[in-house]
Amino acid sequence: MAELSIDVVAKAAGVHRSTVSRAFSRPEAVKAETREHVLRVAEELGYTMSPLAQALRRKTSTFIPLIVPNVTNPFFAELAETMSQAAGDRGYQLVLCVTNGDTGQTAGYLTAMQSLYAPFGIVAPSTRVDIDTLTQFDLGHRVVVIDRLDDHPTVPTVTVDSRRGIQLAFEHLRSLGHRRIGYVSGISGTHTAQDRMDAYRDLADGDPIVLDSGADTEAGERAAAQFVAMTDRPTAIIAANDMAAFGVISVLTAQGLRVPADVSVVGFDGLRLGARFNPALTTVRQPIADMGSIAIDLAEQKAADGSVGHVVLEPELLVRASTAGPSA
Amino acid sequence: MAELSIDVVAKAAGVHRSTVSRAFSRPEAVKAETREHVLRVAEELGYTMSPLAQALRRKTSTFIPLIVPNVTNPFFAELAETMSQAAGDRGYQLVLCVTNGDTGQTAGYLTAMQSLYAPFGIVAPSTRVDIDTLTQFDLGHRVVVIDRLDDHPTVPTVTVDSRRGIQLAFEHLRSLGHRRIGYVSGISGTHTAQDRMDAYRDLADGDPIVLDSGADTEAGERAAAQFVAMTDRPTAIIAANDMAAFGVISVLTAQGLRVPADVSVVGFDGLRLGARFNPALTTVRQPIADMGSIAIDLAEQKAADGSVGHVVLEPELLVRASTAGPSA
DNA sequence: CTGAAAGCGCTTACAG
DNA sequence: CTGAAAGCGCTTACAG
Repeated sequence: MAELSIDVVAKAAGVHRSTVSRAFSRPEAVKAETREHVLRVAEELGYTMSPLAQALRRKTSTFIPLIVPNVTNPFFAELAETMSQAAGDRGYQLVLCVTNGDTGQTAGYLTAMQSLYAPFGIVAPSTRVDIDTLTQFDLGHRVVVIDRLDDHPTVPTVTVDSRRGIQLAFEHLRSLGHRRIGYVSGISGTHTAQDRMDAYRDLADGDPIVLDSGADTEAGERAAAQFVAMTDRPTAIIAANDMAAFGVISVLTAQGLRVPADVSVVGFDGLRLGARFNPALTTVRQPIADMGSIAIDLAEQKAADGSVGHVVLEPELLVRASTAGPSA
Repeated sequence: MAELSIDVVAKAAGVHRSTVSRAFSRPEAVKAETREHVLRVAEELGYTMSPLAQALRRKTSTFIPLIVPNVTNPFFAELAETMSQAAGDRGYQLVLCVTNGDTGQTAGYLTAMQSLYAPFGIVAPSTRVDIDTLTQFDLGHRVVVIDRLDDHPTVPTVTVDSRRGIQLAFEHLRSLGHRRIGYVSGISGTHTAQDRMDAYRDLADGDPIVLDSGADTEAGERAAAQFVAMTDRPTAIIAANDMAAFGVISVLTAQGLRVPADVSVVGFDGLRLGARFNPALTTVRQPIADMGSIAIDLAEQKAADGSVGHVVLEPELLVRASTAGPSA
């Protein structure tokens, strides 16, 4: 079980250590026959290379940091989960870095992961990413961001088409007969959040009803309170994300309003949780799993040939039970 | 920014490499004056030791795997989040290992983390942990489990008192006037889940109404369907965990039943999400943050003196809006 | 195609 | 208390 090192295998196979190394790391560089023999011996011994030693020598490791503000927001949780999968499949280990939106923490993680020779990192921001902050760190130059970020020239990005998503929600509501449609932006101050808000404003042509533009967890709750206090209420609400939608519905209902009988609500994210909300949430689904693996692809691509990709994914409308035609 | 190694610092400070090493790793072993000088020089240079190199030499690293079935269940998400905090505070890096309940994956993570010289690991099981499986791996002997596990002689554990939690829920419901109280066990087949179920059965003295004892995500939904089909329905339901409670409420409501007017529902977990459910969920809170840091403490303790701790935490009742007196 | 050597950045007996 | 040496487990020019 123990003391299994490259030299042990080399001896057992009757070759030099460097040949064993090549058999594993650069198989083409060794004669097929030799390679197979070495690999077989290694296998029999139950030997695998030490990622630590490899990282130290190569100055590049397989640790990849996923930097997120938190992981209790199911959006980030789903992201973390699918990325952990995708990372594992590709031979990386996902190191979870939770920042609580604190830039200092982000900096700490960046330097820590740097000294771990992380080949690149993934950041899903909770606020507008300050590229200048990121790029103070070496690793900051090898990061892919899950947010729009305007086709940044050096930072690859993955996002879903926010504008399209809001449009989907809007059209769904219009087709149901809604004319006054409110909006609640919640939780984040990312570029993506901005895009969604802008898209809403454009669609609302001249008559936007923005219920709360706060950027924290409680936005949904506050928006609902505002809504209740209004005299000329909208008949439907689009929430910038599912968590905000949950909050809105929760307090709306507590105030005696019925969803969707009195107000329709559509979310944005497509969290699995939405399916078991009460009522099941109509929402714009983001392909979160795809975002995760694409993020890794982009990072590898940039490392390979320097190309900076910007992928924009298509959202999809999930019609469930929180929307209906306007009452009377 | 680059090429900063222990030798660079040694030269700059005019001492030998081993003195620099000691200044950082065994400060008592070096004269105060020397130490301060070395540390100051290092600081000025912006030097920190390479965790990778240290791990390789010491044969122990600061990577600690958190092995969970998933992270989209908010219970595990909250656990991961608080553990990531706790780990970071203590100089560890949390490596997220999502198993999807697959034993093969667990095994893979165990060996991978082993070769990373992980000093120990934390596992939060989704099913009864098979200790024999764990202990096939070296790392499996240095794991702490978040589940009851009967005061295992070699595996430290943290749990909350399940029996007490169910009792809290039960008493709350009784005090509200409920006499027929149903139960839905959901999601997991852990020892903890078993304890909760047993506790319920004991309290229900002779008249347990178990709605669904399935172990998957949909238990809540199925339980609700069963409930609706019953002729002599309970007036209240205890769910073995919050996710199941969400499911129950969601479909109960979709079927036209009102919570809590027609049925009271209490969950178990105390997820933050419950506060913004509709209605806000009455639930038994587990001190998840405490569980995370205690798990690390137990692991360190065992490493230090071999002692195997078993900590049982007290749950707490969180009364919110999903419970009320029985109707008429 | 394979081997011998140097070295990645540290730690830890062992002397002194 | 400090230094010199060996070595953790690898990789990678460099010869041959």
